[in-house]
Amino acid sequence: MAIFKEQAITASDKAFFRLRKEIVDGVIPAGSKLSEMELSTNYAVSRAVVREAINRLEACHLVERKANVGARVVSLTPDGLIELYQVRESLEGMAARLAAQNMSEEEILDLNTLLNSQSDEVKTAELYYQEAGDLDFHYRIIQGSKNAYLISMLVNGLYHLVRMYRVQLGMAGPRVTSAFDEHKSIVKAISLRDSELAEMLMRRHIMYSKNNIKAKLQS
Amino acid sequence: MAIFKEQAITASDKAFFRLRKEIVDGVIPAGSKLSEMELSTNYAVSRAVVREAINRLEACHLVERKANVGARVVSLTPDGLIELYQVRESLEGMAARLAAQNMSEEEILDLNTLLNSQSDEVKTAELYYQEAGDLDFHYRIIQGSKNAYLISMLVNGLYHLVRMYRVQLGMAGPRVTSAFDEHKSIVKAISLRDSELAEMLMRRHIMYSKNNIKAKLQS
DNA sequence: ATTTGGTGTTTTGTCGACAATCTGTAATTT
DNA sequence: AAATTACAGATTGTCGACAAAACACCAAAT
Repeated sequence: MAIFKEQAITASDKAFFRLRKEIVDGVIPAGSKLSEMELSTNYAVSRAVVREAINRLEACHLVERKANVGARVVSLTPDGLIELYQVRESLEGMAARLAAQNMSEEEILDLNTLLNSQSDEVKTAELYYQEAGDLDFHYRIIQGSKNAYLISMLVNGLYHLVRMYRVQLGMAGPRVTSAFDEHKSIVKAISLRDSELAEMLMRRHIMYSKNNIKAKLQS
Repeated sequence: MAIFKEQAITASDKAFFRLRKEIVDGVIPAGSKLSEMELSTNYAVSRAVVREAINRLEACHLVERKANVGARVVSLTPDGLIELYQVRESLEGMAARLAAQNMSEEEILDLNTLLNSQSDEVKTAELYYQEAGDLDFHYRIIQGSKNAYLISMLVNGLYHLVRMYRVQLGMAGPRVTSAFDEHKSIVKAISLRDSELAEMLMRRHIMYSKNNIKAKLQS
């Protein structure tokens, strides 16, 4: 899979990762209040580490905090989803552009083999492709941009929000094969080092994805 | 001026604002270590609030922290500057696109009057335009996008880094009048609700700005 | 001379307690 | 009865102290 692995060293890290997972997976419902005391007893750690975890979650836009009042998990709204995808379109478009310029030949080769292996999975209709495969694809292109800000904003910031929307809206739907074709053309543009085209295709890809999930939201 | 005003309520807020200002202005040099104890005695406040302030600075990419070691102010590098402007190009380009779609007629009118007043200043050669005026212009377009993520990322996140580069590289240089013309054409595109063009012009504007500051960096 | 190991100091991470602020309820006033 | 104020409870913000990890220095060995 070669997917990334962030390891926790301090207790705050562990609390942060756990809390983030529970929010993304909907174990802690969207819009619900986060009590520092309750969480600290729950996780068996001090309030200080819970506070630090919540602060980090706030930086990821996963919780909102008001001074002297407390923190709430963000609530999922159609507007929020659209705004999120607008930022994704902008940022990942740029990532594709930079990836076409900066990825090594070896990385591009790996990306092609990844795509081929996913092609088999699509044919045999193993549709868990959606989450894992799609994430892996986008993740590699983001890394390929070699831009630290871009990588940080997307990987540490927005992607968990994207996943939160996907998980809690139950995105296991279709759009697997069409998205796969789009992935293929993006990789082709990157292979040709056509940064202009790569950005444009990536932006369209994300726009399609937005329309797809938006339609599902209204149904 | 109508520029934004963020007000501090908690002690952590005050520490955060103060520390951020001292970092951006170079009072605390780039690359230097941030001792929690030293800062807490210095600011006459507990270590906990300094820690929280530092955590927030880390989320803004103004300091880097390593577990069990400590935090350092980021150091300014040519690569970092380029990467920063790549993200700006992407994000502010999208902001201009959305502003062309979402700004109210009144906001567009205000933007035009702002530009006219700055035109007078440019003619009379009051060149403090650069910092204040340029910031005000970009700030209004970002707000005009009406996209909460975009606004937060740029205003709370990247802009202080941009200012840090500008201040510490001593950017009082030329490029005032040419940048002003670019601003004018962007506003015109927004007035015509031409989102495509607005994005394109904004991206070019930021590219020019990047080349300008990059040239200054190498001299 | 370089490396290795140990020891002491300094800095960060974590904790529990206290202070300040907010929220909801109930009593009081008009 | 409606609005306002006072109070009680609970939650967050801040603090100082303790625990654990990293760093610096010196000694010893190869």
